[in-house]
Amino acid sequence: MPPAQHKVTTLQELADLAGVSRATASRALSDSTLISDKTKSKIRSLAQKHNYRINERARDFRLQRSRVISVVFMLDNQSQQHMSDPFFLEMLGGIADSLAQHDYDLLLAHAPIENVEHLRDSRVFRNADGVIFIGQGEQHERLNALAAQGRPMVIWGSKLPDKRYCLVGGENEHGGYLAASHLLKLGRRHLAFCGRIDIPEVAARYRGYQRALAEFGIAEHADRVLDVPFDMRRAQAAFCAVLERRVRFDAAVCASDVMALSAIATLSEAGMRVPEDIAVVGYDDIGLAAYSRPPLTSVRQNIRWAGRVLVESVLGLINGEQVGDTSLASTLIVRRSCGAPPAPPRATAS
Amino acid sequence: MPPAQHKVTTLQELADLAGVSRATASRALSDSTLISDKTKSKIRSLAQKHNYRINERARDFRLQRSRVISVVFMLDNQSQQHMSDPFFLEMLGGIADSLAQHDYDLLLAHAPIENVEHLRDSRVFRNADGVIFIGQGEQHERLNALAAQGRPMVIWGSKLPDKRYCLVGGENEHGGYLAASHLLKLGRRHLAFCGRIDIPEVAARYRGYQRALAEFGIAEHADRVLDVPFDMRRAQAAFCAVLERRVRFDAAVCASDVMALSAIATLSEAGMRVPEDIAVVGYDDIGLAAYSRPPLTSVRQNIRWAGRVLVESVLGLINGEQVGDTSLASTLIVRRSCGAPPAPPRATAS
DNA sequence: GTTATCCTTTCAATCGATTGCAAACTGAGC
DNA sequence: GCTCAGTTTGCAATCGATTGAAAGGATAAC
Repeated sequence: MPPAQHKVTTLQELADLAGVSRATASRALSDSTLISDKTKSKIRSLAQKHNYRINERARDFRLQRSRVISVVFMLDNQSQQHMSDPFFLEMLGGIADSLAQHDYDLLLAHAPIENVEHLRDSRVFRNADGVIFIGQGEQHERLNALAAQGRPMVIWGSKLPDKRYCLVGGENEHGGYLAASHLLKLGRRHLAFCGRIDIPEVAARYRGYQRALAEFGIAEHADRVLDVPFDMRRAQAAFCAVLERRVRFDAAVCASDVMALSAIATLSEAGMRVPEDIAVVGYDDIGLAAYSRPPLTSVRQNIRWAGRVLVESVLGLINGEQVGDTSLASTLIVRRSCGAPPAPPRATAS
Repeated sequence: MPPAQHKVTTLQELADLAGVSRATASRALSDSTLISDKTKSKIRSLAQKHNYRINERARDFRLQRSRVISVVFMLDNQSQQHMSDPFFLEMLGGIADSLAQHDYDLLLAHAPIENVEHLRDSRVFRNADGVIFIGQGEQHERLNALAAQGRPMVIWGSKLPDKRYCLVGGENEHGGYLAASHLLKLGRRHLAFCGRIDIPEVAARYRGYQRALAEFGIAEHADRVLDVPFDMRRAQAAFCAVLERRVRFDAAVCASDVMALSAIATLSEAGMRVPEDIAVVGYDDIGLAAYSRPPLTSVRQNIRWAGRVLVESVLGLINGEQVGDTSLASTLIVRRSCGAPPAPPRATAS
């Protein structure tokens, strides 16, 4: 007998081949106790021989599930370029790995920030067993409404007072505090903050920043708060504007590394020295942070781990478990952009 | 009558409500000519009123399609970090947008570079109407085998002699030529190339690089070719090694911006000045390239457009059309990292 | 009134699996 | 040989749609 003749594609064909019913074949493959070992092994070996693979879509349809998780990225309605931050790629990688481990597929979607609600009846929700949102945007209420529908969903973001959805996030307040207090400890006294405060995560970082200032007994200056979304070009424009208005500052805390790198470039271009004249701290510790000139000091969140937690949370919800919120640690990675001493000599060739 | 009572979820329920059969309801919604206008509008308005939405999974199952396209990223088996390049995020964004426009969903997968073939029976293929591969890796033969199966698939990469799959790619040879000849025109004579030549795209860039050298009558030096995958850390290590071996060079062409940025950082760290001592050119023109110090000269490919072409190609294949290969233009973006004059004054605040 | 014709609508099979329940088989005990 | 319990297998409904073929109904011509 040839090793694999006419390809067996359906359970019925396999059953016919084995001389049993479709039901028996199905049970044999799913290792049901109802089936005798003899029949089981016969069907199994036949399946193997004819290279039969179950049609997962049919099964999932029957079982009313999809083994798909949607991942929704919020787009900023102005820049439309939100996703260009390497942070997202790392997050996505973490989520993808973790989903693969659990044998789930990843459906990628991005929603305009102003209108999450229309997702409710969209494929993003209907074709997936659960949904992960990256970022709350300015959608807090709408996300609450979506969650009220009872579909399993988890959100990466920051805790808000009347939140009714499952949340995973970094220690944003603490991170903001770390960044600011580090600069203060180094003797800086005129700090600026760069980020869009409307975004809950950024707001939390800003609160930490304020707390640090307060601890050092330093008053805030409203004109040192730069309201900028996660966007290189607009960060650049904002720093240009601040320089032009001759606002005095000697340090900047940025809500993302991409903004911080843009800031460093802009400040250098304008003749400032970093960190001598102005020290800069970023957020996320993206891979490139270590390779900027000067190397960027940044608040690190373990993004890949975050992806894993997001996945486990949404799978927990799917399985009907009680799933609480999770907060992931943030640590400050000190590099030269804030005036720290140069790094130790680097590894040489292998 | 209340505006929306008990939720209507299936076609049968809608049909019952309208007093017609399921078949009629189905045809009414799909605007079949078999159905009278009267019935059609009755059913339509009923559907509207009760907020009925078709179950797309059931329909797709019946129609033996999925309206899903899988996007497969090749992982480097050593670094496992291939995806951390912002290039991929931009590509992904372009593909996602384009798929959304065509009402297709995007399934994200990444395959270990050494084993594409096991995808054949995996959900990546079976749950999708088509597949887009980003990069050929070192899988040329296996990709040929996969394509022979007849499933619609398109690959982003570089043309290889006995290729039997549909390909979309940049003008890699030309790009490499642009980068190298620009440096040569500026008077550099000791060029280095950094990238993994095993990867077809990089190989093509290298050929362009060689052609430029030849045109200028300059001999190649084997020890100025750095065999490095798309990875910051290993690019760093490679440049450290070259410096240590005191290889003489005054310019470097890198196969990606991420490598170029890493190179600039490493060279500066070692006391070299960029571009005075060593000029650097990257590839891809990622967003951060313009914001590095010095701003990075790079070969730009229109990645978002590439995403669109990939999508149109695979959808063409799905529809049974003849789809040819596509090549997208590459242009050199000159910035200071190669010794070009400083950029014109930047835009100030809005 | 009958028949042919055309326009609508319904019937029922189908996609490829899972599963409750009924039926058949097996072997033991009497 | 018969009954009963326990084990194994099969029948048929089901998930929610689509669609070819058959049936039903209206209209017009004779």
